[in-house]
Amino acid sequence: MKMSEGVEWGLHCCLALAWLGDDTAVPTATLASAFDVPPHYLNKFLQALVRADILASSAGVKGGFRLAKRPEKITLLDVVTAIEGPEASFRCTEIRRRGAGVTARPSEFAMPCGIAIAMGRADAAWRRELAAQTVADLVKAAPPAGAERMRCWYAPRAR
Amino acid sequence: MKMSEGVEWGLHCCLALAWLGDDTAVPTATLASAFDVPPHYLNKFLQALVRADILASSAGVKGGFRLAKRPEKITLLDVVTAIEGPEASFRCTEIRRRGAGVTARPSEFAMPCGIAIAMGRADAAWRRELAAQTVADLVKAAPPAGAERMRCWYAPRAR
DNA sequence: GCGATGCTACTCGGATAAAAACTGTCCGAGTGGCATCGG
DNA sequence: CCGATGCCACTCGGACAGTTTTTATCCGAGTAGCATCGC
Repeated sequence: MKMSEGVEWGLHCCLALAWLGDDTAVPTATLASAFDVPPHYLNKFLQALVRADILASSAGVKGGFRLAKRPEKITLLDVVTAIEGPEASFRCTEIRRRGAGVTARPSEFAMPCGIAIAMGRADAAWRRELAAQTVADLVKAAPPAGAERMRCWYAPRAR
Repeated sequence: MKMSEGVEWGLHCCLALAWLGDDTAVPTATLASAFDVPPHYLNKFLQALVRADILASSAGVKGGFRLAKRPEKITLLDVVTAIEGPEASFRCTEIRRRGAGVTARPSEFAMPCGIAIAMGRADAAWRRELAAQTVADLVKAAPPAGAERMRCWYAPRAR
């Protein structure tokens, strides 16, 4: 059960875009060099964030990505869901119904599988915690030096 | 981020063993036929549960698996950790330090990455919820008919 | 001088290969029960 | 009849392929800015 690296990349990109402000579009190559990750692969995840309406993309010579909404409106759950997909990590395949021990007794299986309920409870707690934090919270928690450095580094690259 | 099927299988096996009682050892083949899963593959996960001291195995002609401790002492987190491994799903690779924008400023990175903290908080909530439930709770939540059916099905196979 | 127009360089976007992890399968080492044999 | 002993079938345990998901890469469609040309 390993989460994709794209989640970490996507969150860092969102934080960087929040630092740089709403009016600057940053292309994939610039973000990739900022974190030293494969540009074309990073692009894949940025596309997923655009599809989820977290980022907005613009084409052309001064194009790139920017946040599609205010940082307070982007939860960590939004980013994770956009990249990892909406399904829960645990998926009940109803093995209790298969197998030799079952003799067609539908009433017993009217109520959902207790194991699935228990795992779903943990998954809900996980999502609740993720939904409680936004990109704006990341901005507040991070040291101001990071934002300053990112701006100073980006400035000469913007034209 | 998909969890292994082995978690579901392992939990159902623990529940079945709790139903059958402490004094009967159930071999892999029997458990596999109860859920219609590949026997040799299921064995792999049962071995992991033995290594984690959740199940106890006995060899020989009447051997098999049984619970290594009382159901109240086995949390869902124990089972998940035994099969999925102890690592968190999100792993911070510190990409903030790599990349062209960094100019060797160790003081800024003395404090841990805020994104890792946020994700770790969600992971902790998930584990807390899993640790709060035991196999004994599964037994109580499940309908009694299930236990009865399992016992009736297993009885003629025991010698 | 001013506006329209064509071009060019740059961007995103999705389709295409390599790698890793998960899934599934197999056979060997070891052990406990059971029948046999001896007393 | 009772106990010791050897055998054998059955078990777990770890090592070996197949398949799906993840990772990484590439090239094409489209667009915005800019220089050029005409008025």
